[in-house]
Amino acid sequence: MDKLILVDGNSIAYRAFYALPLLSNASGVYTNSVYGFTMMLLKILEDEQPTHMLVAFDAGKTTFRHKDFQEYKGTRQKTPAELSEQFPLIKQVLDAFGIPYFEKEDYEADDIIGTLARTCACKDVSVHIVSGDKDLLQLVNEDVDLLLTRKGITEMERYDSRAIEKKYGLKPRQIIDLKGLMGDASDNIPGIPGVGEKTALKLLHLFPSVEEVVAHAEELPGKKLREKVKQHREQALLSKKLATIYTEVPLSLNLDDLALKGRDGKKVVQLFERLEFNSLLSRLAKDGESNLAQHSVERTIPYQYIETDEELDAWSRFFADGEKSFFAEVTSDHPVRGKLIALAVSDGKTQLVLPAELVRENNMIRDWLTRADQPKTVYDAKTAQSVLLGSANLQVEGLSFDVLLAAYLLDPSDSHPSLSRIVNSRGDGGLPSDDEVYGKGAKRRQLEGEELAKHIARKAYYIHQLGPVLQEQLAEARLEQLMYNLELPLSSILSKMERRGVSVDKSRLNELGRELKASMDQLEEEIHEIAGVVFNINSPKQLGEILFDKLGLPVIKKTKTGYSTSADVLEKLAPQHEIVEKILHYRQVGKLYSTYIEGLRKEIGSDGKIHTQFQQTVTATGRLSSTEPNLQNIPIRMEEGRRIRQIFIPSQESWYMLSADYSQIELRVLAHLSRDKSLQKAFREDKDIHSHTAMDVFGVCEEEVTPLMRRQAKAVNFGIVYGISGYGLSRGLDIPQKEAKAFIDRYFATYPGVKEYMDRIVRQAKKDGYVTTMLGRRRYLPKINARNYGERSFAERTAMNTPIQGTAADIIKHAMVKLDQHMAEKGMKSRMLLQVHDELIFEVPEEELPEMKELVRNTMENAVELSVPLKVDVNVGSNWYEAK
DNA sequence: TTTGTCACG
DNA sequence: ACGTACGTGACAAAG
Repeated sequence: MDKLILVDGNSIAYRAFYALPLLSNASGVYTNSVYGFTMMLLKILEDEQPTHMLVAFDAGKTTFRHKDFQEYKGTRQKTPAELSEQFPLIKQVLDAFGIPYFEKEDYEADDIIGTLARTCACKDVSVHIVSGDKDLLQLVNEDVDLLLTRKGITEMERYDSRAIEKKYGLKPRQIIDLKGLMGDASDNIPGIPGVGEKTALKLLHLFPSVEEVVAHAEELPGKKLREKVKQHREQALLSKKLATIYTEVPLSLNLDDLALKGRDGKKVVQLFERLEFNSLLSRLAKDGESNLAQHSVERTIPYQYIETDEELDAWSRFFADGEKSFFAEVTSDHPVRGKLIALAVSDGKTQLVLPAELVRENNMIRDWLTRADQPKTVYDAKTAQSVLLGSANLQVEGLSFDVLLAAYLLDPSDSHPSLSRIVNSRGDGGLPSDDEVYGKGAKRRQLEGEELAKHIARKAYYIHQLGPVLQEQLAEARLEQLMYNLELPLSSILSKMERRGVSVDKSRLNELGRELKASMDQLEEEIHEIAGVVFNINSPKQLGEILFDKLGLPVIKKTKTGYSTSADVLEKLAPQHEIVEKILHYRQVGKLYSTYIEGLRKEIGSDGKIHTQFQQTVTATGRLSSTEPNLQNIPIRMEEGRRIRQIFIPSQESWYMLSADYSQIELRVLAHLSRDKSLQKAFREDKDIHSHTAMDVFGVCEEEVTPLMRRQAKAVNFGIVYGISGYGLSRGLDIPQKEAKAFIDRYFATYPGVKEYMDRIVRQAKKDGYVTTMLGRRRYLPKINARNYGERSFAERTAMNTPIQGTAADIIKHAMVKLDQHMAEKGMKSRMLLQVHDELIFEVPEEELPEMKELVRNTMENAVELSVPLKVDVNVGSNWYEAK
């Protein structure tokens, strides 16, 4: 038996729009209604397993009903633009799923559904209607039922004749009589004034239809009611007519036209990528290993597998010239441990796949890879360089384009996109994801032979395809300088830094470890002693029970799952019980031990060094990040932790660690961007900026600034950089919100240019949908016009902060590129090792110290031209700790 | 895998 | 009345 689902498209779209927050993707396209609609479709397809389906939409503004009653739907507000722009997307989803949809001038979706329900329902076809509108109950009969959305979108309640009878005591066809009597405010159907659902039902239980009710008006109970019915009899009859779904729309559709064609996996994936329906994508991938793979996208890309020098010789013309792409398959993207497995090269037509051994030994391919005049497009230049250097001793040159860096520059909120994602969002979607190809989690395996060759050949092919597409998009977004003069050169520098690594003083590490362990054990014992019970101090749950249930300390803050035991809470409780201070100390020492002693120890390689990985495509602001291990968060604020820095030492005898950090770079950037005269003056005169702010904000002279005032001013300065709010500052300083607001007001009065800048940047963001840094780096803020206060405020603060944080990131990156050049030109032996956002760390032979100090300071201070000077502090020591 | 916590700029 | 400081990554516990 066939099963036909008729969906009231407008009703579901509205329902989804108002049920979900106003979501949007990175390019600012609203997607909440599409998302809800899609959820509903998936649910229906899965639960009902229909053979046929049709989604009906309203067409145009007026329908035949307006001829009878001009005010029909007159009170209805115009469809919000945020919703109407989503209808085309909903139709794209339907296309991708192979679901027919239909609309017809002069008729509403209801009428189309009604007509089809009447004509299609028979003993061989069951019909099910999906809507959020109760009116459609009138279409229910033995062969037709209605799935009415309950709360949300995917929860539905099934109404058949019996369910309607039970709920209203009415036959389905009497629903129109009900509406005729009571009217419908949302459609502006009048009904009989003063008659609501209760009275209407009472009347219909006496007489079965509007016609009967008005005919027997004299027999109705209650004088007032009789009068009202008599007075509004015409209106009631008209209302019934308006409420009646027209079931004789002339349609040229038959059941065959409504057959489900099955989804087009490629289209679905592409569309979901574009809409950023990530949860749905993974759901499809999960429940449809077969499902998605079957319909997949996958294009077969031809390739040649080349095993010997002789075979490769035949391709000398291929390598002679022209832009090509390559993809290096590696065992891991670790800068030192990663090994080359095979290489695929593409010129867009021909794909060659070469095993690692051939790459290591064949001169033609080596020459091509190392020639600066042979342009090469890659995905992830940094890894390609590291691995080819480590595995084949090849210094790759001529890297002309990186599709990963390009995708990141175009939208940095899409952190480290996979090649498959980029192909899905900016190409033809023909590349299956690595998870699909290699398997996920425990099932992951390394590919071999043909399978591997096929996959990396198509990767090389798609990298080649993407090159021009992304280049054009970069040009359009004015991101070319950033790409070619900053990120691409930087990727080579980062690759070198990662491969160099930082040397570790293992004996000092062990010494600190023993010390911390002893301290931890003792604190643990004391805490258990005081608590009178042995428990896991590291478990927030157990700790909460001890502190708040057993010891009865006051609960200051709660988390989703229970009591908060965070440091700011514990600090407030410290005076009340001696155990609290010990717990705080235990936490501190425990953190040092597990993250920095044990954690770092695990990362020491066979060369006695730690090789962090710098992520160049992760942060939304343009900063770098550091992983495995993170060397950008080595302790410094507390002396006890700061000593961890003693383990980082130069790699050679009689060399030194040199650290150079920008002083107040973000506030200087703010002075530049805001053009605030007062702030600029402070920096030109090289004032202590926090004291200076304290003087202005508290209205005192230099000698009168107390440490507390300076501390508070510092917090205000931080707040300004973060995109200030009274609430945020009050939490940062632990003062009432009112006082915090007063600080901010005084700050803005002192630095009016800053206030103007903040207003300007937020206005700009609302207009353009994105903000930019000094060098033009972009960040999209799709929620900047959100209706939800929290979301909007967050976007506004981000609009204020990103140009500042991002410009600072631009500046230090630029300094790194220049420094690398200068050091090479001067033939320095010194090496850049680490970058920590506003700081660069080098190892330097003793004889180069004077020159390096000068070179580093000069280059960093002059990396870009600002309206205020940049200031760099340089320090030298025998380890990172000493270079302070 | 998610949550709470805490290390950094 | 609303309700969060900006940007990261790692670890331990618990689901």
